[in-house]
Amino acid sequence: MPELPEVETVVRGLARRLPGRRFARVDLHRADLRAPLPPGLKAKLEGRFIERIDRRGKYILIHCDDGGVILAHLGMSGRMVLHDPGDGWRRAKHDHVVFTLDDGTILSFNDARRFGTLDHIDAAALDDHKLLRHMGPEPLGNSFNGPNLARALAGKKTSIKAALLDQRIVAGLGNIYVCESLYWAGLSPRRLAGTVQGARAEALARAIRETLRRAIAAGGSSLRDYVQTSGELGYFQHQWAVYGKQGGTCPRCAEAGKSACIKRIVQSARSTFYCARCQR
DNA sequence: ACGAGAACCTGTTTGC
DNA sequence: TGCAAACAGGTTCTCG
Repeated sequence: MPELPEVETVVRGLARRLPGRRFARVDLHRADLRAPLPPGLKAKLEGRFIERIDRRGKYILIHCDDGGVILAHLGMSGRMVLHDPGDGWRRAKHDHVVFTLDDGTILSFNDARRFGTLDHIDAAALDDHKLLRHMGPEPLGNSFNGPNLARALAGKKTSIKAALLDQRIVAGLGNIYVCESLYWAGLSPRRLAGTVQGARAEALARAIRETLRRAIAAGGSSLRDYVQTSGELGYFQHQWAVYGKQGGTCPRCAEAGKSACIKRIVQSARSTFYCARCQR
């Protein structure tokens, strides 16, 4: 489920419901997530008011009134699920941490594969946190542009596909949006990362921003209650140009009346989809 | 130091 | 239909 646009959608959903509420009760049902839950989490949270919800890369940040911050990562299968007060909620399979708010709303952190993480730290230490310290720029932020991306890629011998999955280069991209961004930038996923300079880096930075912006718009407009529901994929899946479409025809080739062009290859043990004609 | 691949864990889809 | 293999949106560790 979660790359940057999905996490952003979750954050927006939480931001509509959580601020101003208080954690009445926190229940830890399973502590062995990707990293162990921080000691004393329950005591640190119960009674605290929630001030605001932020995002950094794929991390969800829940700020509390005592300066404490919950840091949550959804991994591959994690979800934040909200239940209205009095809707007969019962703990579901893989509900590892359950937050009960003062108005009876239930927020559950559910993660079948347990690749997700939850941590709790002081807001003052946020930038130094080991999970955030080396994270690259926000792709929708001001410091992300062609020249800065080119600098980050300079000298890199790995493929551009692998480089964009590296959260130190740019924050928040995952397998789907890397494939989609490379398609719109017209760059082959096999291209050496270090060769993406100048106009190519400019095109890639623009493609990344545009792809994410469109995905957030699709998730945000169509999944108003995203965090309350099953955590299914958002509607942007219907706008994928190449991801999951091996054997098909990409939008540009289809427009030009050309034959099937989309290939699937495996790079660093993960599927890559691309147009063999448009991407160089 | 860097890059590729394995490992982590469970659920769903695909293929015989 | 049944069972096994392949695959899944992420990150981190190990090995060469």
